[in-house]
Amino acid sequence: MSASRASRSLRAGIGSGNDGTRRHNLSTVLTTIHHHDPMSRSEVTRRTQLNRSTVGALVTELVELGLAYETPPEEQAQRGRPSPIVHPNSKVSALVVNPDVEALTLGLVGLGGVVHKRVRHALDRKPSPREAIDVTVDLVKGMGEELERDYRVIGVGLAIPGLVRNRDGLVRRAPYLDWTSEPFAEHVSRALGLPTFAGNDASVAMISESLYGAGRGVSNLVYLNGFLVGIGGGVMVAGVPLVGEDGYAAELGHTVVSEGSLRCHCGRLGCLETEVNFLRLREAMSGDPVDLYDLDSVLTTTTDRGLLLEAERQINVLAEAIANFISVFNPEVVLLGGFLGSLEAAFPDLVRRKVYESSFAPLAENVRIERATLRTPLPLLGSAELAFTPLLRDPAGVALPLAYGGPPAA
Amino acid sequence: MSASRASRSLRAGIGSGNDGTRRHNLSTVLTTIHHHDPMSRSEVTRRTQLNRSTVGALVTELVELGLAYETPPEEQAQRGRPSPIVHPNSKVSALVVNPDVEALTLGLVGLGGVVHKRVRHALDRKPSPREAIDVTVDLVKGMGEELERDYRVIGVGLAIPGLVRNRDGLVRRAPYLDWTSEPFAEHVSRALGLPTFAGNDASVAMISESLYGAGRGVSNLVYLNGFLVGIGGGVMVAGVPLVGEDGYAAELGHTVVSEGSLRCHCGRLGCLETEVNFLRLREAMSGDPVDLYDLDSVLTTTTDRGLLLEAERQINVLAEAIANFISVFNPEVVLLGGFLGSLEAAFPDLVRRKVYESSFAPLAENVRIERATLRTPLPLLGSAELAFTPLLRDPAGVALPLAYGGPPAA
DNA sequence: CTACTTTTGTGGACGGATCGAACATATACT
DNA sequence: AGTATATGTTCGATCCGTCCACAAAAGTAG
Repeated sequence: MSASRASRSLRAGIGSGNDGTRRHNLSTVLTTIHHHDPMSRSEVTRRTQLNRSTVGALVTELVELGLAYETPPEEQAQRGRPSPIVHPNSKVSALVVNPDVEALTLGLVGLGGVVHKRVRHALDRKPSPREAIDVTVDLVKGMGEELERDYRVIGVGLAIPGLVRNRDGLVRRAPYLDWTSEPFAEHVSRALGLPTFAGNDASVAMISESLYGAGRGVSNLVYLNGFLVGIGGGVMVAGVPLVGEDGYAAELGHTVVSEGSLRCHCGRLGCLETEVNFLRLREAMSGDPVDLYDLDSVLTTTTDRGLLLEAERQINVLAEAIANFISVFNPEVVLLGGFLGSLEAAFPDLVRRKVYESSFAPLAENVRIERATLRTPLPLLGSAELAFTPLLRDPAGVALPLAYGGPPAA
Repeated sequence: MSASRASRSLRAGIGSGNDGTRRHNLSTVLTTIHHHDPMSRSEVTRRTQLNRSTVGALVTELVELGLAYETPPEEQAQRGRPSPIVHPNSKVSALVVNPDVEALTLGLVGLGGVVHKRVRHALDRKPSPREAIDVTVDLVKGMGEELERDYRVIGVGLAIPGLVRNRDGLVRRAPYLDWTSEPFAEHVSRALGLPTFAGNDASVAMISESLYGAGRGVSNLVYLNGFLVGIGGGVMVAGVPLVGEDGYAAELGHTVVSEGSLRCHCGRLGCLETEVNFLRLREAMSGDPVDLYDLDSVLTTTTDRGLLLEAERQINVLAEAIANFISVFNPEVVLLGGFLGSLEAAFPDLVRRKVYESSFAPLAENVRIERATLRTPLPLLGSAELAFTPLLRDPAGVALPLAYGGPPAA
């Protein structure tokens, strides 16, 4: 054993004892099987670098806690005694809620990243916090009986299109919903009777990509997602999501780029998200307006001069912004999602060339620019991760419900 | 004990055993006394949240390792048995080298942040890597006998004005020294026969401020230093210095600001460090050119219209850049050093007002903007920290020299 | 000056955690 | 069928921090 549990922090932390060791190892095993679902016990042993005996004991404890189970070994073309497969118990789940301008999406995600359910509730106008909660409670009630019978819901993860204070889930400002200082997480928590955690939608999507998408195994990652309105950002720094002091960090869409002239809803001139913008792209097209998900085919086949010029303008601005993020973060990968991913897919060489031209050369030489891979489950998995975190950190310390008991009696 | 050793990483790490616990606790105690030198044993007990007995054993081990010693209690107006003071052994030291355009500075820094020696060797022109090493070796030889007799040098920390690959200390690009892809750390290591670590000068200065200066206790910190030429940046993210994939992160001086027109040495237009620039400030003055350290008094007393206009222009640009960094990092504090600190000191209200005006309001509302406090020992302490890190992480695992044996025989 | 209170150092017993070795088991290969 | 290999299982050894009882050293009150 040469494991180093020492954090990378320069500052002194606090001491630790045997129970801390146990917690750490239990957490390590549960997290490992959660992020790589079908995995043999021997593989767990190799990954954790723990002793066979120890892993045996840890898995046994996780099974007793109802967090994992073992299945008979798969057929394998390998000598030696087969090792049972350790699975996380996907019935242990998190509710996921993503209120947005056009719709409220609700999901149920189990350990292992299994999306049990996903409901998209279309909205005719942007919801108030009250309405968002009502819709959420209705949707949960709709799946209520099954929820109580079959799943053990440990918490709620919210993905919010705006600034979210991570300490308590206050929505400090969500411009497109027009919410200001709404204690949304607190109200959701009360309405559903579950511990609730909230994050910015793009940051949460970055976590999804990092765990299950194009960002697997990448420790230093810059993620940009082009939504219908606005651009969201998420950053992974040394394997840790960047949150900042209050949780407001990685607002990459609200960095001023050099060629800005339009006023952003945040009050400033020339924000990235005002200059690089799906709606402006759509306005540049002649013909019927396209959907965000149809952009790929349109961009690759179009001969619309106006659209092509606007796309190129936006790519130039985007490249400049990316170059700045590269100077700031020195990432291994820059991941583009949403309509930014469509731009990258349609003009891959142009995007890369412009980024390299706009960069301080030595910084950009090893950066990979790629398209994000996840589509609809995008915010789901990452926000579920928010709700799973306490359990993953201390599997034996979190009281696990036998079943979801429904909202508290009124 | 409710210590959580779990890292904040979402990804699964590796397991840990009893030896890991011991290492962690030994590290915790040594780091604690290193960063808060005079500290009683009972205070260590409180801080680490370990048991009295355990701290006793740990301190004993550190003393046996020659890393700490205890002194009789100070007089205290407090009841109860007095607790001995635990000190880090400041004879355990790191050599620090900071090659720059005008001078090469060498220092000897002991545990506890004690600056034993500091030599500034003026240079008539920017040094080549070869010359920098020769000067360094000469200076070390100059203090050689005493070094061997009185100190136990465990390593070398380099502060470099440029891009440094943290993996191996390669100086990828140092524009003002005109070094490109120089394996400087490796050569220094061979020349002095000591393990050598290198970092960017501003990032290292950020570490100094964070441990001993205006950034004490701040976990999320953006630091900007205005050098004679250029602007360096350093960022603390959740208590961990931002390094990026290769160590090139936090090049905040090389982010493009919106009003740029001059070409930067990095090849781009409108970099922060070309727009906000000490030399341009000096050119705007009538009269004799001032030194970087005289700027404070000049700025506060001047009535020079050209200088005031230029200062205001630079503050406007700086504020815009800071606003972007706030959007990206959501820091608790923004620290300004060098001539940027002088600007802040001379025009505190203007700086703050412009930053707040340029920011996405909710993000800036809690940010403190302050001047950095450390002057000459600035890069020294932080680069020493680089060299101390292995020891602080694993106090029992690093072979400690009885004395510095001098450069290897030629 | 003395007895009391408070705080801290010290040493041994204890429980908990991982490890390593020996043994058992299950598979592939020959 | 026998052998080699890989892994699960069991149990004792080892290490670590904690807890407890006691000693030590200071201030405080009378």
